[in-house]
Amino acid sequence: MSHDAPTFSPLYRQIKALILQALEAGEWRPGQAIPSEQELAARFSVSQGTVRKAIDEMAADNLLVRKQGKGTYVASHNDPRALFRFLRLVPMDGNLSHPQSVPLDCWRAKAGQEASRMLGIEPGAPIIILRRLLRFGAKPVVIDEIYLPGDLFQGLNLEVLQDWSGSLYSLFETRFGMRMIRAQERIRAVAADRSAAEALKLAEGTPLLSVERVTYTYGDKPVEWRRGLYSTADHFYLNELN
Amino acid sequence: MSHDAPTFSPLYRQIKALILQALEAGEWRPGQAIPSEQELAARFSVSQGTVRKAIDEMAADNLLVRKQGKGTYVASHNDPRALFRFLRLVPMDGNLSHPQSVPLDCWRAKAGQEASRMLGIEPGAPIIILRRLLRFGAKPVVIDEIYLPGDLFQGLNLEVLQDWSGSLYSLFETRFGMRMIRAQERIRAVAADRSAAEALKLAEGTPLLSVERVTYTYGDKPVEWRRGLYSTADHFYLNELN
DNA sequence: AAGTGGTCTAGACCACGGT
DNA sequence: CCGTGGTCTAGACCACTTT
Repeated sequence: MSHDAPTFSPLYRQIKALILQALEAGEWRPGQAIPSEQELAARFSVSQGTVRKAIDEMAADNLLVRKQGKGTYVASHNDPRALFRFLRLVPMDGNLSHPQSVPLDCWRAKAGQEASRMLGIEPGAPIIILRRLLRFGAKPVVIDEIYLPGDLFQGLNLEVLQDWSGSLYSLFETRFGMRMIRAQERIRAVAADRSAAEALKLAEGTPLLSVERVTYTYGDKPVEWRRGLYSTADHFYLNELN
Repeated sequence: MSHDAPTFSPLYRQIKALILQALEAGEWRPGQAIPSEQELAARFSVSQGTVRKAIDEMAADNLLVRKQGKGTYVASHNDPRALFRFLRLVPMDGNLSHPQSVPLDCWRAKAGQEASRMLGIEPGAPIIILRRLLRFGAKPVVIDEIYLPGDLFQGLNLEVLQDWSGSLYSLFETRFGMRMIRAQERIRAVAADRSAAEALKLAEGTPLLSVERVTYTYGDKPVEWRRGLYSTADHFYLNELN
């Protein structure tokens, strides 16, 4: 009588782990092509079909992007298609203008109870706190407060943020080598406090979406905790259930 | 010089379409096993691998469920695991008790502007409107107003609802042959009006999540439109971003 | 023409569930 | 023991992109 955990791991998953390892080690950079399936098959001494199945899963995980006739590429947040992967906010009138990120503040602090729990770091460890506004056209729609582990984002400050024209995750990836892989959002309805009401130019007490997000990088390591307050007067949060 | 649409369709997708067709025609009922891969391969005169790829996609679409050593089954909302596929509400304290559905009202009406647009039916066509409360333990947490095409749910009334112990979609599937395949939710924050406040036992004006859902059956046909008001005092809407 | 990913096949063997 | 889905392989050919 044994309580063995299922110890069997198919070959293609082992290959997947190896490719993941290489990815994590930075052997190929975001946006670049990885070796062809044939090359990888030779490198790992397995058939092309086995490599293919490994890559299939990684493509489904949004870690790789297949392009027929060209090759397989490391997914990147610089890709404009990646923008709305994490931002599920859509204008009610259908006009989908690109949002504009406006950094407001950025300062250093020590992790409190909640931040340390969410980020999996010691209480008192250095963190960076960042406040920013998201505009769709002229309208302020989201006010975000973002908490980052200080050690992983050395040198991040307001000036760096203001100089960057792309998305935040694009910046994190390019400047700090931080790849955001997946996230979990907890959504609630709250009343706008004074500060949020001012930032979003709404009456105090207006109902807002409170979206708390924990974002993970390789190995399910949490590297960002943020709380966004969304004005849903002209936008809504869109979720597909499959 | 041609502007041909991509007309190429791989064999496994054609097989997928054929299986889907059989599924839609009710050749195999929800919860039942479909024929083995070998049998289907013989039936369609293709290799097992091609059938496998078709089934793989349908399993990813939550239309089929694979069970190693046993067979492949038609997905069913009677399966308890299917319950939280569409209900993304989670208690804040982690105690996940099963929600209890309490039907309040059920009446017949004619489709107005909005219902006709959402359900893809003629304005004035018969619809059924259904109000129900969702409880977690003793607490009322969600108040739903549900709009259904009248022709597809002949015989649905308050008594039928009260006699049913399972989920709504389970009832729809079992009693009306309606399989809910996918849904789209639009989430906003609103203030509780008098009626919602009463039902949820909250103060008027309390911020609530407004969750509008359109649910589709085979062929992307919309068959349900509902609006839920979620109290997020003790629960939150959980969304995984991959 | 050459190289990439995408499809299709056929056969062997493994893991799992029921008899 | 058998039947099911799951893995792995090897080879052929197709579709797409670039040279």
